[in-house]
Amino acid sequence: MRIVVADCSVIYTGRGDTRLPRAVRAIIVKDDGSISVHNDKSNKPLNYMGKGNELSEVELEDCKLWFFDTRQESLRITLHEVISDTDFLLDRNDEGLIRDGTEKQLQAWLAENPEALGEGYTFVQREYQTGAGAVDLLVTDPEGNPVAVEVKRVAMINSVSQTQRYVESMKEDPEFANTTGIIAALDIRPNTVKLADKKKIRCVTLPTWWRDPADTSM
Amino acid sequence: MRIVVADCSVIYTGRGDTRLPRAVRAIIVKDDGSISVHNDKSNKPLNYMGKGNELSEVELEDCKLWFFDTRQESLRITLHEVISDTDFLLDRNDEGLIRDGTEKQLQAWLAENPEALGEGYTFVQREYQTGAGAVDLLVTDPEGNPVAVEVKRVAMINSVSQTQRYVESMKEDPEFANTTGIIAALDIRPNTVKLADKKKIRCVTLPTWWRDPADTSM
DNA sequence: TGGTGCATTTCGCCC
DNA sequence: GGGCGAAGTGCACCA
Repeated sequence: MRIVVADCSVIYTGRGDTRLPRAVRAIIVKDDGSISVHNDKSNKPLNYMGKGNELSEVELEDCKLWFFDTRQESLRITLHEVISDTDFLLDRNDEGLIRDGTEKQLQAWLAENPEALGEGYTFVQREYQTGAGAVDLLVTDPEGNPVAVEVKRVAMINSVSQTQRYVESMKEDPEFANTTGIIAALDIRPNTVKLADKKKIRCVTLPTWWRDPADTSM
Repeated sequence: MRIVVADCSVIYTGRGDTRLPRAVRAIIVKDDGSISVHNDKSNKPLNYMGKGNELSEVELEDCKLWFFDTRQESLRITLHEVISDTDFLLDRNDEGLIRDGTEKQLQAWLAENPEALGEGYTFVQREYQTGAGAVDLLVTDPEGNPVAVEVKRVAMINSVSQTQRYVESMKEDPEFANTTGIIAALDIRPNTVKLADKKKIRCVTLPTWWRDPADTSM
């Protein structure tokens, strides 16, 4: 990892267009070719470009130019003055984060504990494919009718349309004509409950839940 | 900006739970208290915490512990061995990015050029408030009927539900009973076009467009 | 302060 | 490689 502290200005063109006026910033160039320009605020870089970029350098009279170009994007850094330039050796094969408490795990737990949706609910399938994408969970209600369950950590207003989209797509199949929808989440926003109610989608707030640390099966 | 390169392991608990096994990584502590842990891949930090955190340090026999705790979250870094620890002085008042080609600008341009939606379209209002959130643009079609326009740089499948939500909400008002919807974007995904078609929402692919560099009005 | 939606979102999974 | 949805998303804007 190379860190260059420099008085620099930046122009990016690609998915959008941005400019950075001249200032002293830190430029981080990583082993995989990713590059990012940081100021002393926030974790997010000001400018950046993904891995696989080749650095071209042009030395001018009073400054240095760095070009990172791909077919689609272009990042140009003007280095007016380099204050420091350091290389750090990090572990090459750092596998990265081990996550826990993800939506996938919540989904798995709910598949094992469908009674959390109410008495008489029965698990049928995870990731059930509809014409409009995969429903997190397919279950049946006490009457045996199919129910599309959208699982979320936090459910917001757009979860309602999402669930509705799945239910509608399933209803097109005569066998699933009386499908209903449920939003199951650890946290459901009040406005979301209101809209879901209007759309006849049931909201189930799940109990704060945690996975058995011994269980590695995701 | 302080950069510590160290053999470290990390535990985070808060919005989710993550662990990082021991490895040599770079830890960046910024002026505003934000902290991030990086490996030598990707621009995204492995672990991080936002501004306003206080670092507590505990020195143990064979390692050092760093705690960053808020009411909701907790980040604990175990420093097994510190390889380097450097301070860099960056500009304090770096104002950050100047953006161009944003959705807001596209919206402003379309407000000025409603004929891009088709002959006879007339601009009415930007950010028109409906019961389900603000529509980017309210226009009228050649027949004088209201049209809710959702502006996107890239329109994907969820833009359809979003537009539909606005249209439905507007239709509740008798005065807007015959409202229709348009998705206007630089890039509309094929599946999105298909679903929009099914939902009677018109798709308009806008020409590649760029703002007048002299125009500073957002 | 909370709700809502954009983002150069990034990232991962599945087809 | 494209489509799609999650993310410890971050962030700005608005009520």
